[in-house]
Order: sequence, then C-alpha cells, then structure tokens
Amino acid sequence: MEEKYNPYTIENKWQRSWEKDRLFKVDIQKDKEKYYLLEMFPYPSGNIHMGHVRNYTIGDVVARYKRMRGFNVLHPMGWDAFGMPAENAAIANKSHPATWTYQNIDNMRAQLKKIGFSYDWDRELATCQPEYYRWEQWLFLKMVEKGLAYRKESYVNWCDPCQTVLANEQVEAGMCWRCGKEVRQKKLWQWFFRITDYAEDLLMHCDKLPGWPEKVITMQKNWIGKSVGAEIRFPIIGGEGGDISVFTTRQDTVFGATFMCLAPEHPLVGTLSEGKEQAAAVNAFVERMSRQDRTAKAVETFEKEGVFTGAYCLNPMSGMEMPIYTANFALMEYGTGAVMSVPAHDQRDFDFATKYGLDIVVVVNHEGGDLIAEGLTEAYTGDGIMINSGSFDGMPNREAMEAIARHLEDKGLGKKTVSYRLRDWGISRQRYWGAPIPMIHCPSCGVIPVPEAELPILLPEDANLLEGGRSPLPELAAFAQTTCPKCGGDRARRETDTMDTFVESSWYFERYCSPDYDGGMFDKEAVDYWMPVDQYIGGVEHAILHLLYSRFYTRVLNDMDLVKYKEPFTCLLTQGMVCKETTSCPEHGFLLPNEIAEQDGVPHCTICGKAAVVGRVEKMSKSKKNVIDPNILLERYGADTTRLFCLFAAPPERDLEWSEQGVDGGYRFLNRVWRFAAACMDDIKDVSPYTDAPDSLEGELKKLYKKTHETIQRVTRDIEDRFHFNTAISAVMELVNALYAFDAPADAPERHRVVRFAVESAILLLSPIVPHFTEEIWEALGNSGSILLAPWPTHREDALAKDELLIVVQVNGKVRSRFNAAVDADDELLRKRALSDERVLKFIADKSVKKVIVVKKKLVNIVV
RNA sequence: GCGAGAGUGGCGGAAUUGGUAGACGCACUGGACUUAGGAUCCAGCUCUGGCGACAGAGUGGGAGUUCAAGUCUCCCCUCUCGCACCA
Repeated sequence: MEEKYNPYTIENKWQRSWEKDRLFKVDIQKDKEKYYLLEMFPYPSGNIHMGHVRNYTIGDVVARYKRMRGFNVLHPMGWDAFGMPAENAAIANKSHPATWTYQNIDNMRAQLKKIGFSYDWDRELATCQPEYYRWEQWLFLKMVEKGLAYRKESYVNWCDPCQTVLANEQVEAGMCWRCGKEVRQKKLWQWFFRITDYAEDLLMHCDKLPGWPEKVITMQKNWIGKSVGAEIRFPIIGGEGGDISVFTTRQDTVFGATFMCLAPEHPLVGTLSEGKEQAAAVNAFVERMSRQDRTAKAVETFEKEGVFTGAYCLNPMSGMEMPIYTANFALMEYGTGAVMSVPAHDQRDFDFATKYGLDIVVVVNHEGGDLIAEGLTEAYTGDGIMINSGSFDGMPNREAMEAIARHLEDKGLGKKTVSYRLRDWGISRQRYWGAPIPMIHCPSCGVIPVPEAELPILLPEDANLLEGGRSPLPELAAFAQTTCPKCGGDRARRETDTMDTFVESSWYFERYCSPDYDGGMFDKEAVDYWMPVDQYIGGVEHAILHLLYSRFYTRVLNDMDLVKYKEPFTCLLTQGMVCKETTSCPEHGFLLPNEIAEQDGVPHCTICGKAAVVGRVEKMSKSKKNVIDPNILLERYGADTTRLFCLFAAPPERDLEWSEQGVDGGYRFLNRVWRFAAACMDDIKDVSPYTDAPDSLEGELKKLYKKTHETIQRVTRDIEDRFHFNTAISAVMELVNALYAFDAPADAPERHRVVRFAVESAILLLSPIVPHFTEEIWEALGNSGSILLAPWPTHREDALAKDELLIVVQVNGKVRSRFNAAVDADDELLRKRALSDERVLKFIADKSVKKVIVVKKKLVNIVV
C-alpha cells in the first residue's frame, strides 16, 4: 500500500478493472431478489453539473449497498435526448441536432464514468434512436385505437414572426422570448392524451404510495384538483330551448345566483351577443382577452372585468332573470367555462357585482347573524342557515347542498358531478427534434393512422433547421408528402408535429429492462422480473409533470395488459438542489468565481476593482454565475472526495450548500483513514478479522470491538431506513477517531485481529460511498475479489451489550448528576443511589422530596 | 389566498418511542512536532457571570399538557417550495 493517498491513479485503476470484469452487468436471476434502482436520466445538455453528480451519487450508493446486501441490482443510465436545446444549438452552430446531441452524450458518458458510477452501460439508451421511438409510435397507434389519443382544436401561445408555438415558459410578460414581439393565443389542431380518463384513479392511488414524499403526493393531488359539486343548466331566455351549463361546488347557493359569467372563449359568447347592440363591445373584449398573457399574469394586480352580452338566462330555482356577462375571471379550461355568479357568497362574484351594480341576494345566513345584502362589504363564504331559498329555508346549508342536488336531479335541471383541474395532456409540438406522430392526413379519408408495419416513421436526417426554431418538416416534401394507406391517394400529408419529450420519459424505465428488444416496447419477461422500479431518485422539479405522466402511461400499458402493475415507482426520493452564494458587482452584475478577488478579506470585482456584494445562497445556475464545474473537483480532489462531499454536507432531500472547506474536510478524512490503514497494514494484513463473541476481549480491545459493531449497526440503519448518508459517514468518522485514540498494549492478545476487524469494517461501510478508495485498501488487506462483491457487514448483538449504563439524575427535570450503574440494577437501587448522590443532595437539602420517577436504564427524576 | 415543508452554536448539520440538546464536520483558539507549514497529532470551542469549582439562560415568539418538551397540543412570527380568479 502506498504511503500517500493518490486519488488519480487508484480511480483510474479501479474504473478500468470494473469495466474489464463487467462487474455492473446484470441479467435476470430468478433465484435472487431483484432491486431496480433508477435515477432520472439526464438531458444531454453538454456537461454534467453538480445537480447530476449529487443525484447520481445518491443513487450509486444505494445501488452498491443493495448489491452488497445480496440483491440483483438493475442500475441503468441513458439519455433523454429529444428536445429544444439541441435545435437551438444546431441553429446557432449551423449543424444538426443529432450531431450536437451525440457529441454531448459522448462527453457526458465519459464524465459519468470518471465519477465511478456503477451503471450497467450495456443497457444505455437514447430516446432519439429510432429503435426507441419506434415503440412509442406503436403505442401511440394503440392509444388512437382505444380513443386515448385524439385530436382537437385548442389554444396555444403563438408567435407570428417566429411562426411557432411557444411553451408557457418561453412567454415572458406576454412577449416572445426570442423576438420580443407580442404573443397571441391561437387555435390549433393538436394531439392529446386522455389523461383525464384516469384522473380519479391517479388521485385514489396517491394514498397508496407510502414510499413517496408527502410533498410530492400533495402536489399531485392538488394538480389533479378534484372538486365535488353539481352541474346545473340555466335556460337561455328567448334561446329556443338552449341553456347554459355551469359547474359549481356551492349548489346550496343557487337561489343567490343573480348573473352569469362566461369565459371569453366560451362558444356561446358570440352567438348570444350576435345582432345586439352589445356585439361590438363584446367582440372587442374577447379580442383583447385573447391577447392577454394567460400564464404570467399577476393575480393580485389583475382586475376583474367583463361586458354584458345583451342576453339573459333564467335561474331555474329562484325564477330570476339573470344577465349574461363574459368576464375575464371565468376560465374556459375549468368546469364548463361558465360560472353562476353568487355575489353574496363568493368574493370574485361580489367584486364583479359591486363594480357593475348587479343584484346581491343573501341565501346563507350565518349562525345567529342577520346578513343583509345592503350591508355587505365582502362575500360571506362560511356555513349557515338557508334563507331566501324557497322550501329549503331554515336548513343548514351543508344539508341543503345534498337536498338541492337531489332536487335538481329529480327535476332534470342538473346533476351531481365532479370536476378536475387536470386537463388532457397536449403532446403536439411544432418542432423538428422529436418523435414524429405516426398519422396521415388524407383529403378524402381524413386522419388515418400509419399502418403498424411501416413503423418507425423516421425523423428525416437531411432537414435544415430554420431560423427561429420553426419546424422544417411541413416543407420537407420527401417527408410530408405521402400516399394514403387507406385509399392510396397521393395527395396525403404526414402529420408533421412531433411528440412532447415527456412521452419518451414516460416509459424509458421499462425499456431499460430489455433495451435491445425488437419485438415490442419491451420483453414481457424482463419487465415482469424487474419492474416496478423499487427506488426512483430525482429532482423535485419533476414532482408533477414527469411523475404524473409516467403514472398515466403505466396505467395505459396496464389496461392493454402489457404490464401487471399500475404504479411504476414504488419509492421515490426527491433530492434537494445544489446551491451556492452569489457574488455581484454594483457595476458588472453577477460575477464568475475567477472575477472575484479577495482584498483584505473582502471580495472585489477584478474588472473594475469595486467591492463586490456577497448575495443569497441560490441554486447553481449559469445566469447567477454561481456554478461549480464538477470537472474541477474531479481534477483537484478526485471522484471519491467529490462523492463524499455530496453525501456528507446535507441529507439528500435537503438543499446542499457548496462549501470549499467542506470538500477539503472530506479529502482530509479520506487521508486520515488512508494514513491509519497504511500505518497498521503490516500488522494486520496477514491476520483474520476478529469476529467472535466479545467474551475473550478486555479493556480497550473490547471497547473498540463494541464501537465497531455499533458503527455497523448505525451505518446500516442510516442507509437502509432513510438514506441519511451524512450521519452514516459521521458514524464511520467516529470509528476512525476511536482507532486513533485506541491505546491497547502492543502485545495484547487478539490486538491485530480486532484492529483488522475495525479497519475492514470501516472500509466495507464506506465502500458504496467512496468505492475506488476502499477497493485499494481492501486489496492491500489481502482480500481477493472486488470489495463490491463482498457481503455487507452485520453486527453481533452480544458485542453491543453494555456492562454499565450511565444514569442521569434530574431534580425537577434539570440534570444535576450522573452515575454508572449495572445494567440489571433495579428501580430501588437506582433510587437510593440518586437520593444519596452528593451533588443531588445540594439541591434537595432543604426541600422535601415529593416524588421520585425512575426510568429503567435511563434516568431518575426527583421532584421536590 | 390555498396547500406542503422548514426555523437548533460563528457555519453545515446531529438528537429511536417525550428522557444528558449541540454527535460528526467546517471555521476559530491553544499546544505538540517541525527549517517551515496552509501538513499532521492532541486539546478547547452555545451564550452570560466567575481564575475556578460552579451557577443561570438556551432549540423563531407566546401559552399549555407532563415528573420531564427541540420532540406532543393551541396561537403568533419568519423563510422556502408548489398551486393560484378552480366557480
């Protein structure tokens, strides 16, 4: 064993050794229990960043730990390879997205290998490969068959100059992020997945995911957003039997509905105002609303406004004539797009009614109170007793909810129903770099699926990307022009939209089970063995979309009998962000690390020399210029220190704050272990570790032996139960400290064997965390075979047994003294010792003892 | 506004079922070894008072339950995240 720890040579050595022996390759082994560990695969953006390093280190530790516990561990890695950055980079570099993507993949793969992650690289996949998206297209056709994929016209953010659809994130204050021109809402035909069919099932199973963080569960529940209420129809006056259907959760207040509000996009808005004097104003309002940025609008500053359509409807319960408005606070996407407005009991309706001088009718009176419409300054939204509600007067409103719903159903005026916030998943992207949607538009036959045998529909490689990100596919005749599979007509066109990249990431975990399978999406036997994923790890930013889509997709596969389970991920860990303080110069804004220089302990801007300001600790991001490149860490300290730091600085679910000193500390610890091992290696390399009962050991030896077993127990519990690697590491640090403090006579019997056991245990416990480092020492100890094939150590109960226990003595709950007592000391003995303790006597001298509480093996509390 | 999580030394963070608050690490201080050390080893390190033994206070604030509260209950404050005119 070298005297000095040299991370570079040993990391190189072991990475090559693992690869040569193909140690991470796994196959189905029916006789072994499987464990599928998955980290969210990266988008191949070009470089691995600290967030990746943290995510994958956490996963790697668990994978290596589970392997040592005897599981057959599947731990794959791949690339979420379709997406916009590739297109943008290709436009900027005048190259092709595929070139850019594959270069990035090569680069990032090499980086990941340098960190020593234990992936089965034989299973690597990239979602932009035709062998992958072919099966996605196949499932799309199946979903069309089942009616789960469909086409409808819907509103999108559209930029005219750029001729493209923008994602919500690309609309900044109503303007296009690229050209700065106004974005408008445009109606386009788009493909959707009917995720709303599964809303109830997705919601119900939220409570059957005990291995998921509470936070993610509630986020999913809120996103699905179930409301129980009623649908009520309001006949349009003079509308020849037509009516307006509304959704409400407060059907008890229906007698108080005094006007109606329709979303500006509601189809009735145009027809109701048509030919009336209000028509022009209504059209102008609708037009103005369509230009409003619907995502970035600040609610607080958003004023409720609307215009009267000139039409009226009838309140079916109160018989009142209600004016019909179109208003900006009515949302087409929710419920039916129409709101029965009850100003007395809904704040929005109240604001609107006050503004436009509309009637207010109180129908729920609060307990013992006397609400009158005239005196109201705000809506009363609480519970109470029904008034002004015909035969329902006097009923508690909670009861009236049920009674009115029944009444409406009996009279055929409405029905009880539920509404969800969740909307169908729009998967069309007017983009090039994605999986083509396998459909054909024929002028005579309509929209026709591509025959299965023609899959995959390849994304043409010879496309030239266009300025502004506009998709070249519609203009690429070789791709777009085709013959109709039904009538054979040659005037058919391919669908030129591609699929949302979230579709690819909704089933990649199944593909990993049999990545080369060409008879379907996956080999059923492989999926039956490996799936579901036992532990999934990734950033909380995917708490809703990716995870919800994957749960939906899995249900679709389940309904088609392709898989046997409904939930793809049994346990989920969402790791926190990697953060660092920002530093900025009053003149030059955020500063890069190399633009900061210390002068008299104060950071200065090296561009202008002014004092720089150290700002908040924030997520590492290029725009904040507080990014640390993992490559620098790998060069300066090596992979093991980098891994150790990521795990030691914070528990995984919490944010991790970058600290130079923290990395140093980790490096120092490894060196400390190394030096100890190197110093005692000659003594211990040829002896077998002491693993017998502790009886024949004494004094220091027994103490160290016990400490070793305690450490094994603590580390195992910390990793197994809760992934608290930080405390696992600190437990090993304590053991190492104990080794340094160890002071048994040089000739004590069994000395070397006990030390060997301690050192070897520490190495084994650390091996999932710092695998190269521990391999090297493991080898030096004379062990044959890789440490990662060694079994995880287990503790002996008899070694943990204590001879004496420290008993705490409290007086009135305050600790006043401590003493050692035999393990089996009974209450009476403890009581006597406590009461005769000299320090305790000081506190009870002039008082009378009221009560003495004795807690076995722990403490005595004396109440005076 | 609704929902979730968090608040512990100078800092990152520890504290099974309520039972020694501050493990471990960083920073800092002192000592040892050294030509030297920013290496290493040993020791100290919540605050206040005291040379000290020790005493008092202390887990965002305030009440409560209890022999005993960082931990349980209620109210309040602050921060972070998510959703947000959801009818």
